[in-house]
Amino acid sequence: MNRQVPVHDAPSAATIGESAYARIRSDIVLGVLLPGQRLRLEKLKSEYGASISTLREILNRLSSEFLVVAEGQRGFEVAPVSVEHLREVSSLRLLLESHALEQSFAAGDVEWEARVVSAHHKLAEMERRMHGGDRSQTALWKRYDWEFHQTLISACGSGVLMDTHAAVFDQYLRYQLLALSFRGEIAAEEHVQLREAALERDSTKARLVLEKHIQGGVEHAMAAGRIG
Amino acid sequence: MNRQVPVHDAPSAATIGESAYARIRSDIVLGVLLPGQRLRLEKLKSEYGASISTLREILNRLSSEFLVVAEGQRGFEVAPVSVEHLREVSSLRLLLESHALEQSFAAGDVEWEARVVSAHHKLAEMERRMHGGDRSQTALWKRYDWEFHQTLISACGSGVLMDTHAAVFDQYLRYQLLALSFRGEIAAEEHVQLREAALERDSTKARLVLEKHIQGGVEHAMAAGRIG
DNA sequence: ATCAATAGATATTTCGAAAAATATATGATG
DNA sequence: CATCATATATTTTTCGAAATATCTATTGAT
Repeated sequence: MNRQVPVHDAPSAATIGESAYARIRSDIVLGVLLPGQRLRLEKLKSEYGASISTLREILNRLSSEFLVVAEGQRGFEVAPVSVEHLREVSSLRLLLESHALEQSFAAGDVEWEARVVSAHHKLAEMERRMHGGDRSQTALWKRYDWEFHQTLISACGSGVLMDTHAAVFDQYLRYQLLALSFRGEIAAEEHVQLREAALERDSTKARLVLEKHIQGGVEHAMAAGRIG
Repeated sequence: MNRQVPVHDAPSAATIGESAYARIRSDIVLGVLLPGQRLRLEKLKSEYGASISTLREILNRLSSEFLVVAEGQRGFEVAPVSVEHLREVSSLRLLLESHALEQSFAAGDVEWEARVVSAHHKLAEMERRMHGGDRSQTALWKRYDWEFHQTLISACGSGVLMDTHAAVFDQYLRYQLLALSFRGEIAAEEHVQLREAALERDSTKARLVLEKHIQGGVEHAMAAGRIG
């Protein structure tokens, strides 16, 4: 299968196209390339060191992932953001993730439990450091956040569901990083509750925590402004 | 927004790239290009009359839509199919569509009701003809099928949800067309029930009908073979 | 002063060919 | 006879430039 390569993956890649793809995608999700910004081919060429044709392949790919929009023959630009869109993305993430959680809780074995505990350990460690004021590794923190949530649903038994969730998650993540909101303590506590719910196989509790988790992120992102 | 262009849209397009994209996508979903089939650039070039670079843009786009897989530097091929994958796609369609149905039922106004009745009228008319033995316009039939389901959820209030549903729906549709299964009478009756549920705003009933509708399609596709 | 039309500049789309990688065929060796 | 190495042939990937379209600035008319 052609599992999508998310922001969170290693930057180095075999082909030059893959590498540039990963970097551009990452720059969009991390907010280096701002919403609505026009993506001029020549500029990208000097910036990412890939030819026009290669860049067009990349931008076409990203437009299918809704991270870039391609209007007619007027080139490409970074997908815009809006409060409305954030609400839709969050709502869909909640639907997909809570469903996947339920399936995963029902099917997960001890191996899965071990992965959950392990992923949470790495995330919690990072959250401690972030809380200590070290804001330098935001990207890595978000990567652990993604890995934790991905691990929680990893026993759901559907690759299609996980791929779809990953795409929506990255859209959500983009808003979080645009707002640069570190809701450290609150999110960390909710992560602990999710880990506990997983071990107790209590999907009702997990769903409630997740709803608060996502809704909290939305409100924080909106409060930080620069989205409307 | 960059709403995806589904199979069901008009074939003609402004740019040559768009036109070739629509045709290739259509050929994959309709089963003209078979699962696993290698997509050699030179052959596609003579077949669809677009240059290598343009074709690569198209194939990259389709790979993000999971209709094509791109392995390393060994080129592209049509995404494979499997019973397992069909199950996952169907399950996800049910999740997304029944949720969207519920939202749509709660929010739809008279304008929406009118669109539902209208879309169902066109679909039912086509189903009558198909039942009469006219198997020539399968693509058009499937287009009306898509439009009916899309209309039902069109008041759900989330473009993101509708886009995601459209992508999953096309995956599901691909299996239906590969199996070339015309479950005419049964599907037609279920479509009537869905229309009724919409006007009654009974989302529980709609969800049950939809579940039977999708599950029936899955079984029919599997019974027709050539998927495993 | 505002608007329309035209000409020039800029950007995007498309193409064919060079460069790189993979697959196939040939032949030598144990 | 099988196996490995080498050479040949395809195929994919990448590139720079020609063709096409869009945007901008200037000029002329109402």
